[in-house]
Amino acid sequence: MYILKILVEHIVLKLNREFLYSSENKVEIGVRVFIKFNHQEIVGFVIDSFELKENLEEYSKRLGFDIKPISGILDEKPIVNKELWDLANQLSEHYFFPLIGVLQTMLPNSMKPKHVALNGPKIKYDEFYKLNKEKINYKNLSKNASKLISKFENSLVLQRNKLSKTKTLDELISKGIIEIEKVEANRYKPLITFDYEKEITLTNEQQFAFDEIVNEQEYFTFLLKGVTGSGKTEVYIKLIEKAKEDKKGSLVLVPEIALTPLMISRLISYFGDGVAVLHSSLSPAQRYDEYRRIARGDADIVVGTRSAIFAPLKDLGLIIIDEENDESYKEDDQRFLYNAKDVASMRAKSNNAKLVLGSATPSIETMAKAKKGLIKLVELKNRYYDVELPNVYVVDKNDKNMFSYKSSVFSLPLIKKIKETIAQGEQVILLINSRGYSNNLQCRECGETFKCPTCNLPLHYHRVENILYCHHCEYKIRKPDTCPKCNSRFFKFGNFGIEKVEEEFKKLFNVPYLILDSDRANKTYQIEEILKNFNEEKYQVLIGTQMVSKGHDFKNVSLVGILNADTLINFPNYRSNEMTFSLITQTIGRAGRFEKQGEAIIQTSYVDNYVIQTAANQDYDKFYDLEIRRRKMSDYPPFMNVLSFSIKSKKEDMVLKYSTIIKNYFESLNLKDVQVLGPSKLNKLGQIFSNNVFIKYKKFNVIHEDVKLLIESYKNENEVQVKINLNPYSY
DNA sequence: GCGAGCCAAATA
DNA sequence: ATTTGGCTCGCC
Repeated sequence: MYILKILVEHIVLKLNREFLYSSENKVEIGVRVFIKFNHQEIVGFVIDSFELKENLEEYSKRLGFDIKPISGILDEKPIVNKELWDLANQLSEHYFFPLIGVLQTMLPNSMKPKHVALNGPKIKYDEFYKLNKEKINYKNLSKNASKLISKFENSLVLQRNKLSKTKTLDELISKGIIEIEKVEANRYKPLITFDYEKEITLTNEQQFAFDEIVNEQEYFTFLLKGVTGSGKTEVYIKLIEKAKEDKKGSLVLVPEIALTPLMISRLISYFGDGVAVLHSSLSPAQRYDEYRRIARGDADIVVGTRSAIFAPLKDLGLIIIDEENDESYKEDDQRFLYNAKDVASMRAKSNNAKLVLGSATPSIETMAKAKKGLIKLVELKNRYYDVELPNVYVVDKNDKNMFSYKSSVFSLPLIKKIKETIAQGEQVILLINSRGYSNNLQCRECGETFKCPTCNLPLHYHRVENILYCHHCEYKIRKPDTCPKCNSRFFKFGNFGIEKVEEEFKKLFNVPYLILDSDRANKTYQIEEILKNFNEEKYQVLIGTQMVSKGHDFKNVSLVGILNADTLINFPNYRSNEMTFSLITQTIGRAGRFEKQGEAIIQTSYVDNYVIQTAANQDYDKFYDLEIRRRKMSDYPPFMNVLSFSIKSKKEDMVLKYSTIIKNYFESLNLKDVQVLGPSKLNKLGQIFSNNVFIKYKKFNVIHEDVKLLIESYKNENEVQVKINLNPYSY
C-alpha cells in the first residue's frame, strides 16, 4: 500500500497544499490521477509518495481523517521533467501563486492537471503496414497473398491507404506476416515563405559580439544592443549553431505572432528539421504535437511567444529573447502573472545556459542592469549595409499651416513626401498605432461617451464592422444609430485610427496599398501573406499598426510616416515613455536599409517632448539618461520594484476592510526601503467592487516572507479575492 | 472550486 | 407544505 501526496486541480489558495490518497501500486511523482474530492471526481497531481508499512485504517485514524484510494491513473509517465518541476516550484514561491496553477500554465491543454484536459486534443497516429519477411512461408502462400506481398516491392513499409481492406490482408495480419505500425503524427507544418541564406558570414562587428558572448565565463546574461538593421539575427543564429555543436538546445522568444513567420523562416532555412514552433496561432492539437516533439528530443530549437519559455527542451544551453523591451513578455491579464524574462533567467541559471536579451532600444530596467555590471553589454553599432540612419522631420499637429482642409490625418509635408517616394518607385510605411476608426465615440448633443460596461473604458469605433469595441476585454456591440441618452443622431469621433487613415489615404492618393492590423490579419499566415507581398514589392505602401514596426528587412522602403506619435505618451503607465520611444525608433529604422538613406516624418502635438525629440534623433543614450532620471525621481523601477495587490469582492466593505488590512500590515512592519501606497479609490465593475494597494520595495528578500505570512492570514477568506502582481507593466 | 447541507424566505 | 435561493463548510 502506498500513500500519495496530491495537489488538487483547483487553483485556490486554501487548497494550495497536499492531500493524501492511497494506492495499491506505486505511482510516480509527476503523474496525474483521478481522485474523489468532496463529492466530486477531479484530477490530482502526485507530488510525493511513500510505502505504508502499517495498516491504512490505523494510519488514517492517527492522522484524524479518512484516506481515500485514488480512482484512476491518467499518465504512464510523469508529465514534467525534473527541471520543469523544480522551475514550477521556484515560480510558485516567487510569484505567490498556487503550484497547481503554475503547472497548468506551463503545460499544453491535453497535459494540464485539470479536468478539461480530457477534452483536449488526442495524440494522432499515422499507421503503416510493415512486412515481416521472416514469417513468410513461401510454400503455402495463396495467389492473392503473394500478390499483396508484391505490393511492398523493395520497401518493408507501406502507408495504410495503399492497401484496401480484404480478407487476405486480415489473414496476413493475423499470421503476423503484416504488422500494423503506429507512428505519432505531427499536425503542424510550418509555411516558409521567406527564403533565407543557408550560409552566414558574420561581419567583424557581429563576430566580435559572438565571441564576447561565447567566451564569457563570468556572466550568463547578455544585453545585445544593436541599432535597427545591425543584424542581431545573424548573431542569434550563430549562437544557436554553437549550442547545437555542444549538443545543447536553444530557445528563442519573439514578441508576438507578427514576428514569428520571419524568425521561423530564418531558423528553418538554416537549421531545417529540429526547429519547433510554439505560438498562439497554432491550434491546440498542433501545439500539443510540437510540445511532445520537443519533449521527445526530436526538436532542439524552439521559436515562440511568451509561454514558449516553458518548452520542455532537454539540454537547454541558450535562451534568446528578441526585442526584449517588448511588453508582451509580461503576462498581465490571466491568473498567473509571470514575466517570461524572469522565467528565462531562472531557467538559464539552473541549466548553466546563456541568456541573450536583444534589442535596438533596450528596456530601461535591462540597460540599468548592464550599466550596473549585473549583466554584460554587447553592442552592434553599425548597420549591416552601412547606411546612415534616416533623416527625421517632426511635424507639429497643432500647426494649422501644416495641414490643409483636405486632410486632418496627413500633413502637407507628409503628402508631398509620399507622392515623391511613390513617383520614384520606392516604398512607404505608414504607422498608426490605433485600431479601428476612432478611439472613442461621443454624442455631439449631450457629450455622452460610449463606455465598456465591464471595464468602464471608452469603446473604440470600428467602422468596417460598424461596432463599438472594447480593446481591453473584447466586448462589442453594434453601433447604435442614436444616442441612448438624448436620442441625437450626431456623433463626434475621437483620435483617428487605422480605418480613418485608410479612408483618407484612398481620397488623397490613387495608389494600391496593403493594410496590416490585428483586426484584419490575426493569423500568422495572413500576416505572412501581407508582409510577403510588401517584401516582394507588389505594393508600394504599407499602412499598419505597431505590427509593422519590428524586425522586417524591407529593401526598398525609403519613407516612414508616423501619423500620430501621441497615442502612447498619454497612457497612464510608467513605461509609456519607453514604449513610445521604442515604437518610433523601431519604425523609423525600417527606412533606408540598403544603399540609400531613408527619411521619416513624425506627426505629433508634443514637439518639444523629450521622448519625441530623442526618438527623432535616434538618440537612445540621451533618452536613457533623461528617462532614468525621471524614474529615480518618482521611485519607479528599476529603483523601486512594485508589488500590486488587487482586492476584489461583491461586498464593498470587505474590499475596504482587506485593503486596509494589507496597507496596515506593511506599514506596521516598518521595513527598510519599503513604501506603501493606497488603497486606491474604490472601483465597481458590474457586481464586483475592487481597489489596489501597491508596495514599493528595493529588495525582494526583504518582503518575501512577510508577504507569505500575509497570504496565510487571508487565504481562507471566501468573500474576498486578492490578486498579486509582481512588477506589473500596467502601473 | 464546488457540491452538500442548512435555514429562511417565497410561493400557493 | 413545499420549493427556491443564499450562505457556510470543508474536502485527504
